[in-house]
Amino acid sequence: MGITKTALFTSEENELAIVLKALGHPARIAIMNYLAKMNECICGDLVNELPLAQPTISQHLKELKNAGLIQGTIEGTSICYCINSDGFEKIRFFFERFNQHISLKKSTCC
Amino acid sequence: MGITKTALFTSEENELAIVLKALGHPARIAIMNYLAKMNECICGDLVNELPLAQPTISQHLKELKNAGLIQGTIEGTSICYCINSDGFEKIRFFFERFNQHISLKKSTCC
DNA sequence: CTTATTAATCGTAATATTGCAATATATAAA
DNA sequence: TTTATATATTGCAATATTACGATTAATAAG
Repeated sequence: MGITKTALFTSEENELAIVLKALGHPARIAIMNYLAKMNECICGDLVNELPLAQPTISQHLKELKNAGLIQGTIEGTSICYCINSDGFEKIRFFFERFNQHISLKKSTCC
Repeated sequence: MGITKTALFTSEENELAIVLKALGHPARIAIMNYLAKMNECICGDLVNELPLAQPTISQHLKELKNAGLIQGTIEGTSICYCINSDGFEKIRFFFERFNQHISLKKSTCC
């Protein structure tokens, strides 16, 4: 039905899914990589950098912001975006949970 | 248009997005958490554990498998699933890229 | 061979996402 | 005030995702 049964899962599962879903698009990965490299940027920089129209990039920025992965500060007519650690904090423990499985490299599997 | 312009991004960005998108759903987070706890399971275990129908869970397992996050081995009439490290390897470097930004805690932002 | 058991696939309805043109908003400069 | 600059919002078309009933496939047990 296209609708995710959010109410049937824990808030931890849902919050985690929101952050990871926000990262689940190549344009948003590209934005995060660009921010990691440049430290900060404005929407216009990304419009020049990525092969997408301005409204599309603005929309992706909004999703990343809602997920707590970036933050924006108004600077004159432009908005300065940079990385927000909040989103990464949410997914940290999740990935740490798999470290032992990753290091074992399939040896525990049936 | 609902269609992601995959051709316009790098293969690294696209592959990363596929794995993270696969994790961007509470049911699939729940499946991964269950696997991390139990080490291995069959589809039927998840049908008992999660509030979703068998075809839905089978579909989620397929997506996780395609993303390289789990693997399945046939065992009689059932299929034993466990964690696949391949998917996690793909996203490891991406998150390491943000470690310094996370530790700085917003101090680098405009 | 027949019957369970287990899981995948098919078909379909409901909803979400993606992308952009057009427009709106907000600030800065002239 | 007018104009330019920068970004957000709206509306919409195309496509993707989610969920599940019905069915199929494949192995095991009797």
